[in-house]
Amino acid sequence: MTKMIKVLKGTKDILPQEAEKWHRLEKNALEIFSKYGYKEIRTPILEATELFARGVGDTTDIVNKEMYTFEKSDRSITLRPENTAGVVRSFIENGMARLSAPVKLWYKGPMFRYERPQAGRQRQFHQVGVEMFGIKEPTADAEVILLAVDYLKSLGLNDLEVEINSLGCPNCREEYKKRIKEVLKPEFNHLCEDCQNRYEKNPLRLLDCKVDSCKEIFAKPEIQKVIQSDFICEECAKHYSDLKSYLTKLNVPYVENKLLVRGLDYYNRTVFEIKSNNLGSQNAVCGGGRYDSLVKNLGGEDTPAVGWAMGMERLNSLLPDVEPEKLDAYIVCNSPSDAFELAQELRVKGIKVEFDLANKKFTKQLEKASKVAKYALILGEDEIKSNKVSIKNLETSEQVSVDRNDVINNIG
RNA sequence: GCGUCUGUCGUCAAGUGGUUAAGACCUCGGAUUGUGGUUCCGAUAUGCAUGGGUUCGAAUCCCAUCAGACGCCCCA
Repeated sequence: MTKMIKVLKGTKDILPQEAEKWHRLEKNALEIFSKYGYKEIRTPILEATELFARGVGDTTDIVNKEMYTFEKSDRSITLRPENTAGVVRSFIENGMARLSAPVKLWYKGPMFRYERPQAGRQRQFHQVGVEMFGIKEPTADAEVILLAVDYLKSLGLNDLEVEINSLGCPNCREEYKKRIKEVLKPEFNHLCEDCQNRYEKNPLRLLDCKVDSCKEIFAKPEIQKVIQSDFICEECAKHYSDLKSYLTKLNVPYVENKLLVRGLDYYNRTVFEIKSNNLGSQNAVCGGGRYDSLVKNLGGEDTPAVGWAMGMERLNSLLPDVEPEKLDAYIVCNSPSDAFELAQELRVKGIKVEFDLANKKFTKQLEKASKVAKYALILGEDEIKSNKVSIKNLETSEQVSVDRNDVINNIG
């Protein structure tokens, strides 16, 4: 036997039995997002590598070690690891800054990251996300979070927790980083290897380290004092507290998490995540925040923006399984040409109907009908002669004989 | 990149050194050539992830490789 070719590590087939759940995710996205005025945008899966290096940030793990990058005709090309950079690229390239603000866009589609797969993490996965451009006020942050919660509710997901934080602006954040590094300097040699790396790369990240020895260090009063201090500047603080009061007014429950830091470089001020307790250790279904300098950094007009992305596989695993939908009818007939004819008559009218293409025995056909359909439409020699169809309700076993043109009125 | 655990039919599995590798579901066929879902009968792994080794004898023990699950890092 020739060697089996299997799906690549970290990739998965989405099988027919899961299709209905995916349709639900997609249908609700379209419905809910359009209620808030969002339009769908579809950007290419392939983009110039440089877009992500400049957009996502070349100190991030995503760009440094997780991208699928290859050379083609002297160009470096990358499979998108996320879609904010692509949407921003399109926003700039298509002159959307000239449109009346806000510009509200949503997307869905596959993303690619070369990581070790585990629960809730694949190398090819799907995200659905929104981006809003042109509004610097905290109303935009609030609406975008409200939209996320609304969408999750539409899927029946209620027991999720919204976590928020403010990273401040580049100015006040630098100040905060400096203070963290100062207070941790004497402890540097006692930090774990990961934390020592984070010390230079992203000091904000090392505060929620899970290693016990690090936890002990961070628990020290003088260090806690720095962590808990309100470092953000007045303007940022106002933005943050306005956001919080909007959320309260809108009945969006949230918890503040000072340790919430997103791993992408472009965020400023608001960051948030939505988490579930019913997932593994990868428990965030939604992550997002404000990125006021990204559009400018990628060569566009200075345009404030907020957005988020959700992992569709993670959402999907929280959704209850659904029974596969049955056919409306299955035609039981020994004459394929007559069965074809009846099937097409009904399909034109919107009925879901199949018949046995292999022309098996009557009892086999009926058996199949009972498995896959609500009604069996029996079209035998007698029925064909008299232009009738016998309709059998496969749940109640009731059977009636009706005129062929009347079938549609009897299988509702 | 690191760590832990796991690989027996399409699926779920029993078997943990001794003749032909249980069972269940699914699928297919028959009982049943115009009446299904219940029932009964039958079919379906010369092979236990792959390759070596130990042994009189290996699905079972050892080694390597591969694959998967979970966790770290990071993220959706």
